[in-house]
Amino acid sequence: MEMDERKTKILQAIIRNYLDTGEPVGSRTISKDTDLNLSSATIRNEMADLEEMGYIIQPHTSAGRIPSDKGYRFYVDTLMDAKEREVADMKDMLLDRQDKLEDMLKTVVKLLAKDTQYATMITAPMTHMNKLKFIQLSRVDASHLLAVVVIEGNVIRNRLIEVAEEIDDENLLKLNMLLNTQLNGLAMEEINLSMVARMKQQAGIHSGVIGDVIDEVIETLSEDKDLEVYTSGTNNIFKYPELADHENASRLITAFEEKELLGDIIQNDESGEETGIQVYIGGENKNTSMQDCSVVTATYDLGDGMKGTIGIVGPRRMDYDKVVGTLKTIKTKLDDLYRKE
Amino acid sequence: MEMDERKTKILQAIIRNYLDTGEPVGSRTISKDTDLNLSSATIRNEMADLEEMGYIIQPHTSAGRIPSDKGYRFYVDTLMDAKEREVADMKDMLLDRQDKLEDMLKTVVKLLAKDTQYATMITAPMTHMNKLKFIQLSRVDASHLLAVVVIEGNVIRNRLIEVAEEIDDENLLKLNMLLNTQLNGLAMEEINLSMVARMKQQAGIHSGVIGDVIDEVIETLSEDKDLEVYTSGTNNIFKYPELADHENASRLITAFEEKELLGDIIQNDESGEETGIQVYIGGENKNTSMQDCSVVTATYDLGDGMKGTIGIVGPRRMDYDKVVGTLKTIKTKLDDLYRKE
DNA sequence: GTTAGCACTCTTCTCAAATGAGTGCTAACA
DNA sequence: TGTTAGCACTCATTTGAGAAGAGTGCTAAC
Repeated sequence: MEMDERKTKILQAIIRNYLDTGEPVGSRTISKDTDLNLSSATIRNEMADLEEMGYIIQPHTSAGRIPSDKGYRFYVDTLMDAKEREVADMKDMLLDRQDKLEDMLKTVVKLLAKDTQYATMITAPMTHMNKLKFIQLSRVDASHLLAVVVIEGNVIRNRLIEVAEEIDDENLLKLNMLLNTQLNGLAMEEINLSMVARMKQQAGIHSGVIGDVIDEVIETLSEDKDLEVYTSGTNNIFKYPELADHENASRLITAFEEKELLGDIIQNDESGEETGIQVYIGGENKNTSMQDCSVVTATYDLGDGMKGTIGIVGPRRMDYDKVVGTLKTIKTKLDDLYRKE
Repeated sequence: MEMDERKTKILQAIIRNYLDTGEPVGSRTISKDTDLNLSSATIRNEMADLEEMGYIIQPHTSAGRIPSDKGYRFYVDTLMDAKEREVADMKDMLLDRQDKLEDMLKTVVKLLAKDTQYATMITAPMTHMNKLKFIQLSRVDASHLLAVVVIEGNVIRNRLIEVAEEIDDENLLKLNMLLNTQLNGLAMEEINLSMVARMKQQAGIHSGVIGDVIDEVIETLSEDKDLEVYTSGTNNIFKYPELADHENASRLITAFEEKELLGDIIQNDESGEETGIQVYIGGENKNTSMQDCSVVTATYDLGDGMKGTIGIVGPRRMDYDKVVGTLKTIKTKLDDLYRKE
């Protein structure tokens, strides 16, 4: 069977209506809602076809139809009409540029959750590949050194190091010089054991303390900061009855709380290559908690290799147009934010 | 009417049973469960008295009794028998001492949630009153300075400052000296505007940039870091039907997500003065989201004025003995953790 | 003071009937 | 050949009545 224009229109009408109401859609409704001027009987025939083709499903004999995953997919790929949208309160966000990256991300997720009424998440950009810009060791008190590391993209990391014996100013200066000359400009991943060994040798083996300090600094550098994820609007899932039953709600809340579990909703396949936006419908999700949800993700790029992902999680009958539009807008703003500088 | 020993025993039995089952408790059950050797009829008479006195409630005519807030309160104040308990996996936590405070706190809430099966939260210790230990400004690149501040209790705070014109080494050194000599040893709250003005003067007004830098450093210091709260086990509320209806669940999830809202579950009244543990039952909670919950809090003290609060949120029929016992244990361990050093 | 017994209350369960939304199919129509 | 009116049919949902069951309060007797 072929997908002609009329079937397309009917499918679109069914989906639109179902997105609105969340109730199975009957033939009479479609007959009245569309401008096709067809009787419900005709619609019924077409609907039978659409069902046979797998685009819609009848929950039970005497109910209307709801879209299948395949139906949603068709809608998202072909019928959807997502324009960039103004996001309410977006102005507030722009003010946040100079603030800490972390705060900015938190603002974005909140904004998104409020605007879309779905659960949202955002991952902090990965700094793995980034280069070391600056290392500084300073003495805080007799038994503590402070190591501060700045990475390209101006990400700051620090650690307090406990030392058994005091290190004098001269040695501290030497250490700082050594660390900076040896490591500056290197990406985290380029630092290896032999370099560490060489540094220790250059620092002079006379003091075991210095060796320990170097070890600590290196550890700080390579500290695999677990994927930072911020979430918001988790409670929005209660707005959608199909997600709000105990079973589902509990699973989703858990997933959003144990943020590590959210890692795999970022799947980075080739879909949405051009736009940077990807849509996963129901069973298309790898994450088992999300099998009854749809997830829309966008990859943002702050430059300097700092890429992160924004995700929106809602029911299958998510307002895809709105969500994709909003994500496009936000993505654009984020991409521009740092690049303009 | 007076509260005699028999009434007390019966009330205790009712509460114990209700904590277990969550179902209204009938007279026959009590007659069999206690060692009083009384018939159900006698129990019924006593129960009528207890109801009149306000300790128990009858949801409807033909149901058993459930404890009222006053009944729980009596139980917690007089009948409860909370011993310190071993907490499962506690060993893992102890390993975390050397790690970052933040990570330790996260471990504790998780542990607690797993152990108690309630929703848990912990606030990071307040550093308001703490003294400044060390300030360091360093140049990251031509247009950025990095300010690092260490506060007593070894809390580190930092900020990247953008400068319009480069500050040379000499001035940077001067600034560092100035900041440290002027501010070291002061509590955050002791820093006032006139001191800032004097410092700017001493730094030499010839360069507006230096004034700006001082402003930024001061701002970093006084940055009222919003109360940091970590939560865990939010999904546990689904285990208790009386909290798991949409209305309640949504409210609670929201409260736990918007962590600022959790601030007012810490009420610090005189109850539990000696033990540092406080119990709020149902309507005793100020927080409107928690009116159907019981909340148990403990104040921990890491020394150096670093006090924080642990909170456990569950249904009214919370296992108070267990929760209070667990909190006592954890509190003790936390209190000892840093003090021993 | 305690207890057995009984009438009474009120929730919950069950089941059948009524309701109603929506379909599939057939026959007629353009 | 495509469209439509009409009707029988299906099945989830609602409704109401009755039965069951848990538990009480009260009375009278021990």
